[in-house]
Amino acid sequence: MTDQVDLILEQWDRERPDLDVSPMAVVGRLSRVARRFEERLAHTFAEHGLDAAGFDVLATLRRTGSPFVLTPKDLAASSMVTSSATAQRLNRLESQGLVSRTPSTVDGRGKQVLLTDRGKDIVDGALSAHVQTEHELLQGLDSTERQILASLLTKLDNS
Amino acid sequence: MTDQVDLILEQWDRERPDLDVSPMAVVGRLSRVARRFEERLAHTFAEHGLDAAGFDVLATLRRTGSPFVLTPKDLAASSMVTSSATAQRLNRLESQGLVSRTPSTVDGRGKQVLLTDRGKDIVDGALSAHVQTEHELLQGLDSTERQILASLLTKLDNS
DNA sequence: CTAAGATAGCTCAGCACTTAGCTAATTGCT
DNA sequence: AGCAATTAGCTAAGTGCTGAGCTATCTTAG
Repeated sequence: MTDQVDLILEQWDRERPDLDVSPMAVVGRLSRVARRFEERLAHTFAEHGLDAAGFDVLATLRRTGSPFVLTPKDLAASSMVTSSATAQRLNRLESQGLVSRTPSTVDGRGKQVLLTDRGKDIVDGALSAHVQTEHELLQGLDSTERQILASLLTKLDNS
Repeated sequence: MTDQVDLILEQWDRERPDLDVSPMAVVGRLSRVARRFEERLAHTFAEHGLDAAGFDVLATLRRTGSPFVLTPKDLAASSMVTSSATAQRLNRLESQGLVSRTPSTVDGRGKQVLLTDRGKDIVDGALSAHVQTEHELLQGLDSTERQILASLLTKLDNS
């Protein structure tokens, strides 16, 4: 079984035999798979009127539990994007009526971001579909393989 | 060892016990790791005056071997971006003198994209650093683990 | 041989991100 | 208490992508 990445490795071995390009076997495939997954997940979000960025914010609020409130800082920290991107995400979501921003009661600089009822309904609906899509994406692996993969990725994430 | 993704899984189990969110253990970590890798690789590219998009194009040309020529269509196919994005990448690289575009001799619609000498020098230099960075990114895994990971990702990519 | 459809490459508008830089409020140091 | 440094949140400008839509050329069916 020869895939796209194998071909790339062969090309490099021919052109740059001085380099050990073996890490590409992992990094290249990781990047490819992540990208394909993103596209697939984006499609599911779109069916619920969302994009990945919006879902990310709404889901983060949703899973904190009632009363579904976080600060923009919390949201930025959990989303791996800048605080600036978070502010713009919140602008969009607020204009759609899915979140609301109110001043913090304890810190004059801070805001509280609240998931609205409509936001909760939408994210709850999208979530079921999202989990289903993720399940389909992993169809090719059995339960043991998934555990091994998760474990290896965890190791990579913490090193 | 409890990481960020484990905490997310616990939150969902508490808030949405009706859903089996276990796929997130894989998909979430895959996405996180891919994103972290991208940032790290971007830093290496920047040290050589490139970004990931530019390196992608130059490296694709470089590894095809002499005379380092491909069509925009070939480049788009191997890069997982649209032909529109490819055209814009080529505009940037051409204005930097790293590639040149000439009409195809066999197809009046087609173009030939050639890696210039300067482009070849730059990508050859960047490549060594890039491979070194990838090696460092995988430091946390031994050789066997890398093979297993590559194999599992290949399975995912072809399903 | 010609007209319809497909293909290669491109530009333009729109979008979500980043970085830089801003305001306002809080914290910490003396 | 008072001033410097830090922190929270935001806007503005710039960047690279996608999707729509264009032109020019090639291919194919009648």
